[in-house]
Amino acid sequence: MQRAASTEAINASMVNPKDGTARQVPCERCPLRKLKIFRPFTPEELAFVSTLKTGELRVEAGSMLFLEGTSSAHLYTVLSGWAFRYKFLPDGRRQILNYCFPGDFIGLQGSVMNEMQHSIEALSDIVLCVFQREGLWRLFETHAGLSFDVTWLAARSEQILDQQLLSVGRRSALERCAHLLLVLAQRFEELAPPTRTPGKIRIPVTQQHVADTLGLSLVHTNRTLAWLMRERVVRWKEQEFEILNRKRLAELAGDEGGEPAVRPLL
Amino acid sequence: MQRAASTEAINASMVNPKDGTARQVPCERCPLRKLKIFRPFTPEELAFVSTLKTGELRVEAGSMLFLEGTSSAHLYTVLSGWAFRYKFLPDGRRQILNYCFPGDFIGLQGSVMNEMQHSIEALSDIVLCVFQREGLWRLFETHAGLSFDVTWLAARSEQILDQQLLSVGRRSALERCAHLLLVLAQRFEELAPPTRTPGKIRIPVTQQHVADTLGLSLVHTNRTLAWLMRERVVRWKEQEFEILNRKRLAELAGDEGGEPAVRPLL
DNA sequence: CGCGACCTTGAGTAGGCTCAATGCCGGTGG
DNA sequence: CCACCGGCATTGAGCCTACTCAAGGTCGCG
Repeated sequence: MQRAASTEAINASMVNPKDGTARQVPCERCPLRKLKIFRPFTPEELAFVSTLKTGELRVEAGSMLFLEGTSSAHLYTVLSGWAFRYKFLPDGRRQILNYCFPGDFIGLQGSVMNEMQHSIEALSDIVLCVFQREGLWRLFETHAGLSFDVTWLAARSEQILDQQLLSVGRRSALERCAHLLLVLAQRFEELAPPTRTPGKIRIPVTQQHVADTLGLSLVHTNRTLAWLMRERVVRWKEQEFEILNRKRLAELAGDEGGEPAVRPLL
Repeated sequence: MQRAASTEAINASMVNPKDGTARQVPCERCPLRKLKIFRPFTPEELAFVSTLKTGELRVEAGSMLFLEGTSSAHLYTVLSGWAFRYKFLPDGRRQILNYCFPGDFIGLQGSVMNEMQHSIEALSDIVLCVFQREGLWRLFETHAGLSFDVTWLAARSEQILDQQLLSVGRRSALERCAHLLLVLAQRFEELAPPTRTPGKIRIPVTQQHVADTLGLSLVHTNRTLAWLMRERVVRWKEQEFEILNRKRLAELAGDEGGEPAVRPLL
């Protein structure tokens, strides 16, 4: 799944370079839209959103979608795959800010402000739905409801950051790990076809990613996960994991995490 | 300045309970608007924003503006004074998420989502400009530019959180302290009358606040600040501080912090 | 077969924590 | 007028969580 983990140059290709309007998946038949965590759109909204989409972008695991300090002419919605947002310190220490799941809207900061203050890297091969920055203007000018949705999404990602900050600032290593696994699992399961029973969480994160998310060292992260595995709370293998005892994990995290909110999908 | 630091019940009174439209400071003559960090509004925008404002709210230092888990019918803009946003863990550990300065728009999360996931407490006596939640809808329906501004503000607070998360996750105690003081000073000075030379920063934060912001213990925060004072980098007295050697502080923080962005004021 | 990415484990260290006590100051009530 | 109290800052001592350095193991791939 994950190929090259090292940071490499931006390596991404437009799927349909010759035809701005053609695309693989028309919004109306977007598979994500069937999921019940996404609020239903009116036909009119759907038609409008459809006009915003200018193509798809496929990016390989390990390559960068955005680089801190640059500005971007594009906005994306993740169609499939995972990515993560992060920042660096001058000496190379890295902090992962959050993870981008299918349905997540990315690049708003870069479109709304002048430049990105963070980078984004693909965790797996990923397919993005591309909007022009200019389209965001059109959206604000013609669709109050969708504008509100955009703001809603921004508020939601702020909430997620709040949670994360609480975790990193005030929880112990064990609590942090438990909390992160729980949150990742929850977000993963929101997107799973409703039929399957909760099982393996296939997100290609390495323990280094976990460490950089939680503000811990790799070694200590490993030991903490090892403890969770010895206690049969989770299983971790090959960059994916499985929750064996969710109740216990939630106790350790000291917080169940709340219900997922129905959200818009742009 | 700060009276009661203990957490007390919500204690706030509407200034003009009998007359929804009357108010102390009409937006057109809002003193904050003269500052050059706030983008100039068109007369029309100003007139509209003016119709949103339904009054002012004065809150005493130490009392809560919002309580986690509740929902709020109001949005506020800080007119004067300071507050901070924070979250608790069940056992009482507290993490301060960010500080609210004059001109900051607060309560968006609570208005846009169903309920607040954080609390806000006044750091000093504070005056807020009150908007009804419903006014936000009107804004989105009639003013695309202002809607965009709201989104812009949301993106900005996300940026600030990103910074903070990087700090708490990956910086040492000394770096964190230096960084926080720098950021607070910068934000403070943006709001100072342009004449005054950079001097004392009068924000009534205790070392406990600093500790809870940075994810450190009170004792260690004290020792770290003591080190900065011994080195004559900053001075700290009575819940206010002064930067004596900004260059050194920036080196210690490992990041200058960038230019403040011109922003909208609602 | 060798290499690179990832996970694991041991050993020693240190940065930051807890517990505890003290000092300072302003406000309040006897 | 003074004693007392509460909030805040400060300092010492000892401990422990999490870090660093260092090896070694596994697996997949060219």
